[in-house]
Amino acid sequence: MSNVSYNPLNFEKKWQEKWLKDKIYKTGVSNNPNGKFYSLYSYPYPSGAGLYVGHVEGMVANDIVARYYRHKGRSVTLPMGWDAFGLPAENYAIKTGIAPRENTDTAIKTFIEQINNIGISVDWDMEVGSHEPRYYKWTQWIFLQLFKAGLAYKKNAPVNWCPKDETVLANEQVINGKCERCDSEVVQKDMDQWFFKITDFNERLYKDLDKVDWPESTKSMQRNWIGRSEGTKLKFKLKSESELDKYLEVFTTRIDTIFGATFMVIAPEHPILEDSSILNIEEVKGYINDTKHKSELDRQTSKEKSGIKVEGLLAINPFNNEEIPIYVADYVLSNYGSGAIMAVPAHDERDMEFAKKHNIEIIEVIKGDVESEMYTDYGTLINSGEYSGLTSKEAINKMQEWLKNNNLGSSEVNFKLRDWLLSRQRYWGCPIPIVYDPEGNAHPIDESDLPLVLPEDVDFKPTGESPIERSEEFKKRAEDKYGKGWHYEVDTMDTFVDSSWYFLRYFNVNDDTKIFDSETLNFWLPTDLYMIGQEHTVLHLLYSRFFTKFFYDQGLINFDEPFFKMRHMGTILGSDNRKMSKRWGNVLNPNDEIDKYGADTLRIYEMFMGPLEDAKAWNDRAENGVFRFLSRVWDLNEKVRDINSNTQDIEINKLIKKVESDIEHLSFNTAIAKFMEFINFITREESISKEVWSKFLIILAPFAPYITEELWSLMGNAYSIHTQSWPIVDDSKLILDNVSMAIQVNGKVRGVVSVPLDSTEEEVSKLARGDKNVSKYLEGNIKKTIFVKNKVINFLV
RNA sequence: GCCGAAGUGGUGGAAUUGGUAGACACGUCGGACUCAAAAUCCGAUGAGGAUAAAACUUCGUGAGGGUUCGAGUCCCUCCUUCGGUACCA
Repeated sequence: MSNVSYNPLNFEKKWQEKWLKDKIYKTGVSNNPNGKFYSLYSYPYPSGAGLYVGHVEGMVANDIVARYYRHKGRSVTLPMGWDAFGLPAENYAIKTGIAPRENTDTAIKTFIEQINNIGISVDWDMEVGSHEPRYYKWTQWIFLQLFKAGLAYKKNAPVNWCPKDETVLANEQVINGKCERCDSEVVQKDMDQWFFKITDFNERLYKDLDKVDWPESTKSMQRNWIGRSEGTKLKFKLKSESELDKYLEVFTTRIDTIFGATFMVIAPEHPILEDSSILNIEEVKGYINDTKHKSELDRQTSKEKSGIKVEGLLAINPFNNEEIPIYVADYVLSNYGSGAIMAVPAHDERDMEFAKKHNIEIIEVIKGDVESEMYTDYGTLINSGEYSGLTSKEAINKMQEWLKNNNLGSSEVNFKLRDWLLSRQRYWGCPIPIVYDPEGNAHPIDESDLPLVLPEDVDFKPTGESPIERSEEFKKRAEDKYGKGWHYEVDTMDTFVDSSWYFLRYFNVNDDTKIFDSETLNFWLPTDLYMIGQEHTVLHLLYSRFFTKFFYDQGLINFDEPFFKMRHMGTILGSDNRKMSKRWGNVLNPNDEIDKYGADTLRIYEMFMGPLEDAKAWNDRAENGVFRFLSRVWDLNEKVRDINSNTQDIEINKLIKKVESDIEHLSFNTAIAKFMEFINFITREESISKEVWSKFLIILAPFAPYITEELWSLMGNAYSIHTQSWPIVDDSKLILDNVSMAIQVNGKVRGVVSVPLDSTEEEVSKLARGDKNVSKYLEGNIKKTIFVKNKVINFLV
């Protein structure tokens, strides 16, 4: 055995190359009786800056679990790919003139090298990249299937528009309403764009969250995003100088408050604002115009609820025929409900704020059990005509019935979720497989003509049109194929389209004939562990679920949720506790850490930093502590002998059991603490049992694949440690004979007593009273004793 | 604004179901080794009180209130920080 001190540089490269060459992490067979494990990491965006230490955290988590289940004999897969289309590469191209394709491919090479250095057990035969034609051919194919099913359509929708640069801006390129490049005022401009009809799936997307094992907070955010609410849809008759034969439709969850509706609010985009009978039409138009300078986020967050009265137009309350004034205000959005609300200031905070500002009447119509300044809950109706005295629930039912009988409304389920706008006026994305005839009618491209390849003769400089518009080759390609005046769609797809199905493509990356093999997918999916950042909790997950449900409906797969167990990794912050960014100069490169300490230290340190899902700040010194731990493991290899030790057997069995459970719960930081405790224990032993040490190395292998492989080999064992079976816990070694119990008097701990396991109350009580510190608190009589087996005894005096 | 989360020693964190708060690690202090330093090893380490030393004792999990024999954990109100908010991915 070696007496050289621990130096990972001496052997990490050697093993990395050997593992890759031997393909020891090849995806398992699709018919394993022990079952399967699909360990999925959200495929990263290959940024030019290289792998971020936060990626390392998520990937190592996926890797530990994948390695664990390989030891346990399951079929395991851990694939990797690239979310390669996107804005940063295009912006980089605008700045440097280097084609996105070029710098993306360079970045991917760096990523692969880094991922291999870290020792992630990826099966590289499954690699995908969303920018490759062999991949996006199938993204386009999905578009066509959705189109055929009537789930892809075109409509007008606003974009952020910079009038000076004549270009569409992403939200993050708009800073305080100004263009980030030229600082001119950004306006909302309507454009004809493609949508996917995700709203057809809203009920299922909502309900099926019950089927998956995700953090409750994530489910809750998705539910709120989908925004299912049960309420009432109803029509208010409109009136100007004369009765109009027009209605204003609203949705409300609180029809029981309608007698308190003292004004209506409509969105600036609402069609009734085109009504000729509006008296202050110029003022209204001015307001609508102001709205065009606000983003939707601005509209919702602004503290000041702006708005103006629409003069000459009134709504009539169907229940009491009262005339209600109408306001236009930008806090009402046109794409939720009908773009109009009935406002009840007495029982809604936003309405109250607005009413106070505009001096609108406030009528209380609900009385609660408790007196409060403002009552927004259900209660009993007052000031509500014949409905007074009813509870909110009763009133809702009766009112809905009345509306239905009079053809003025009905109960309805409403959703906040909107259709998915996928058009992007950009170059570096997947081309939309649509061709227009000279009259401008859209036609889907024939499936046999896919992929519609992204042209390369483009100029990235922003002009008023999509960059592809100016590709001569693209123009010619369409005319050659379809005839003069025909042209391809020049917008590309939102990158969320690419990322909504990549986890289905891994299993047949080279298959040109079909998107996936149903039977294979039915074995491997849903995924068993999906690691994604917290920032993906809503959109990416929602869109992937939508696609999966669509494929299910098409009969292509037999599962309708893609991700069974999903967990998040938290953000890793710089040592200054700030988000890592060039601006703060606190960005860490995983390569530097590997050069300093080796990959095993980096892996274990990141897992030891704290709970997976928490945000954590980097600490170089703590990282050094992990290196110290691995050095001790290294040195202990010299103490291994052919001996038997019952204490060592007991300790290793305790450790195996704890590590198993911690891996299954993704509680890696506590598993590592237990490894350290074991090392503290075994350091005190004169020599170490070879059998115990072998088990120790195997269970440490998922965390530290390099050092364990090296020590395994130095011990003279057969290659590779990573293909060994997981040691079986010997329960007979785990029987505890004694437990220590807390003795409390009036809830305060006054002593500790060691008793045989499962001792009865009498036994413990007798011992506890004998404790001299406890007994001095027990003067006077014991009124009551609370006894919790093996935990605590509490005397109340 | 709305939705979601977090807050525990000097620091990162532990406490599986409401049952001995502070495991493990970093740092610091003391000691060993050394000509010396680094590295390594051993010991101490929440704050205060008490003691020759100990036993012991009071306080203590962002702030305030509540439920309970018992609260870091459950409930209410508030503060701070972070993530998302539909074109960053």
